[in-house]
Amino acid sequence: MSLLENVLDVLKERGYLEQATHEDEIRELLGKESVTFYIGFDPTADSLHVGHFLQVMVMMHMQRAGHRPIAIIGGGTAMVGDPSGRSDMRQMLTMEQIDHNAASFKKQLSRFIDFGEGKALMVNNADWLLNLNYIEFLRNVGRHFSVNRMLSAECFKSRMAAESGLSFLEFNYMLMQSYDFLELYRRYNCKLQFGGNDQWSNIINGVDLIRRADGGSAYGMTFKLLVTSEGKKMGKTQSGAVWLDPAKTSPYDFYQYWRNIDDPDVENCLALLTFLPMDEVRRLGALKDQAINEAKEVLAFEVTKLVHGEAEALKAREAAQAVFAGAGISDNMPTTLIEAGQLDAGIDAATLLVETGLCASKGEARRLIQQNGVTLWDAPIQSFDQVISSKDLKDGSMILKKGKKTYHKVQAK
RNA sequence: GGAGGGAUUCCCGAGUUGGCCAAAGGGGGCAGACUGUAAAUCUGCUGGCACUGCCUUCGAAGGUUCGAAUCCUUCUCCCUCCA
Repeated sequence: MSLLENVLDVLKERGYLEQATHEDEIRELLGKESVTFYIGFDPTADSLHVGHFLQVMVMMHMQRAGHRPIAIIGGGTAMVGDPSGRSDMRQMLTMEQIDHNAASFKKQLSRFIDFGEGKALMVNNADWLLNLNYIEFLRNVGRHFSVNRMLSAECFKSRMAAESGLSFLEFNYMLMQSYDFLELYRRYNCKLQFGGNDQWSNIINGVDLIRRADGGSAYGMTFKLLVTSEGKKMGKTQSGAVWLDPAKTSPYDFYQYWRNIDDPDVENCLALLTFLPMDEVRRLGALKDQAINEAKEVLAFEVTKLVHGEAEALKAREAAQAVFAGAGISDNMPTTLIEAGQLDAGIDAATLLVETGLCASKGEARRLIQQNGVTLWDAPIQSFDQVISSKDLKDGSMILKKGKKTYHKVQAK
């Protein structure tokens, strides 16, 4: 545990903090003992995404400061579905999906958090939620909740106003999550719950429940959601979320996502998503105009390194630099292998673009070519039926470029 | 359970006196110009294909018609009011 600095102040300085139930008490607590805290992850997809990663960063900071994280996989709560921050009801997941997703989460979290002897815990709230007895639960937990108060919570208010309404199922989510906190408090002396700011009402209700049911002291804090300077949710691309699973978002694409971040967001991302010292973060964030590209490269490299490891980060950086700096060929850039025979015979450009995944359809390829959006070795492809063959290979590869930023290598197989 | 209203292309949302509807407009996305692998701005594109044509799409299935997103029937789901 750092004697010089309280983790709370570290988290605050780096810009994670949004709200806290009792800031001073939490600081005191974190300063004097190793505190068990928890963050929940609802397994609604089969991979964590960068939004989750922000939470994971907090856990890592905490663990480094000597505290004990509990990662809750919301196998039970996912059965209900969190209405917070949602304009409509979540799609219901089957048990099998949830189990599958929970297993993936577990694997990914283990990369970031040390779950070795007593250093951290991972539990699935399905373990206690699924076996609850309805009447018993209502009598023990339900009686501590005032519907009047619940309805005034922001997360319900918006849904009450929306025409899609709020189902009774979702209305219970808050009780489930509050009960989780109580359960962890009892089992592991967990006194602190963290979450994204959209979790605020769920968290304070858990804190209240512990006080009412057991007379215990527990606290909660929420962290900023990853948003751009314009307030849009970050980590979303046209093709969906930016995933931590390399099979869903390749390390190269992951690197490029951060490399292309908006100028005003660079400093914030460096502080939140890397462990670089704040002096360095501020120096990089202060860079102007072209110079800020240096900061973006550092950001992309550091985040990729944390998520995919140094080897993958080096590869991604090498590929990006080769491609953007000198239009060179890199072993690590996105590549498609085409049958040698097919290449020898020649393929029309539109088909090749579809084969490489650069375009979703031939129509799209056709339009793109008409708009001068595709180049082969930096020469615009003239027409969609231009034949591309092994004659265009140089040293066994050719470089296609879609737009200004998407490079793709084609090789014969 | 009763009475009304609705379901449109990635999203929002026009269109419902039947043809001029692959379907307005906006958002998003992609591309071009300008740049710094940034933002902003301007321009073009934005269902598929064998692309001056054909095919599949307007909740689902049938029907009327030369012709239906538009009319009729049944079904599914959603919303509002009443209980």
